[in-house]
Amino acid sequence: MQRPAPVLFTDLVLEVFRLNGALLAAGDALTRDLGLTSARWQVLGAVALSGRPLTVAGVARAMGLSRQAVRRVVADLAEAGLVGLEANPDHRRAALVVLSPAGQRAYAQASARQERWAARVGRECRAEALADALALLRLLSAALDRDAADRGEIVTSPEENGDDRNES
Amino acid sequence: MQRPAPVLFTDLVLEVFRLNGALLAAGDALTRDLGLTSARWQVLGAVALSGRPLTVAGVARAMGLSRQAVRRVVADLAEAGLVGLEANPDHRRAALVVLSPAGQRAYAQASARQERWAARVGRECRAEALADALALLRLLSAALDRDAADRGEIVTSPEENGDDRNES
DNA sequence: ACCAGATTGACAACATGCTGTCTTTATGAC
DNA sequence: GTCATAAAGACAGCATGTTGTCAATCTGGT
Repeated sequence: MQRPAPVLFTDLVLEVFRLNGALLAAGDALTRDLGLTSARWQVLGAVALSGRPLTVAGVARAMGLSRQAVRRVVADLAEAGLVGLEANPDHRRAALVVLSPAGQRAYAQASARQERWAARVGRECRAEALADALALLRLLSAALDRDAADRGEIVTSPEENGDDRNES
Repeated sequence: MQRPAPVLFTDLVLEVFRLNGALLAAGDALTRDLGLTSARWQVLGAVALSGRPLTVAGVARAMGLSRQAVRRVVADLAEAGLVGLEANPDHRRAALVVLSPAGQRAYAQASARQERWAARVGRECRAEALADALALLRLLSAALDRDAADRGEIVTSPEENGDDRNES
């Protein structure tokens, strides 16, 4: 019954694609009436959990997304009044993103719902199995990054390399 | 070191998002010079592995994507000459998607590369760990679908599509 | 034969990711 | 002080997913 590793690997890849779509849909449904979406919620989370004010580029680095993708989401959040943009003493153009009171409320509500949702959906998984799967996915992520770096020039180097998001 | 299940679950979700992005980028890089992208390659694969001609809607069901998303990719593939659209005796409007010779060549090349890539990237994973992780992700997918169905009522067709789980 | 409902394809609008390019700004070498 | 370089934001364009809507087509019950 055990299929060969390459086939399992391919199946895993396809399952990641499917799960990604399903998770985005679930996140959207969970936060729709708060004026959020999965993407906005994630940006809100990055800002809320950062511990210090971040620039757009900083949020992008924290999330592993491109500067530009985050830029648009932040602009949308600012327009919706969920985040504010404060002057940055270190850089005149690079404003600092901070949660507005409405943003804090929305994020707190989303977090509370997410906690119940996680408990509900993850109920049937043993914590050990979750941890194992997480470790494997991280292993794959690391292997992918290494492989991309091997053939595609310099890519993501852990930190000191500021905005690395591929310059190929 | 074992963290509580809800936290692990959340971390797993975020890792799925990251891995999804990295996998798409890897697939794009792997097939760029063949005139393919991850999305086109996947559609080509669904057609190639189906065993019988499929309509656009059939491909969408097989892949778990919306009819419309597949529709545009198929249109692009047809314009690039990688697939052909044949008359469907059972439905005048719903053409059957088939690989053109060029499409077969491109898919064969992509498959060969993907096999080497999977062997390279998946080398450090034990087959058993892969299988366990795959099983867990499928469990989560199923739980998600159930949860969505519970609150959103109707979702996608229950089963019917017996051959959905890619027989790759 | 006929009509109601489901399926399908087409088109449009939108969300979210990416890259490319330009300008502004900060920093560091000289 | 000056200038090259890097980092950041803005804007444009594209790829790919979604949903909504409508018309054409098939199917099944009467």
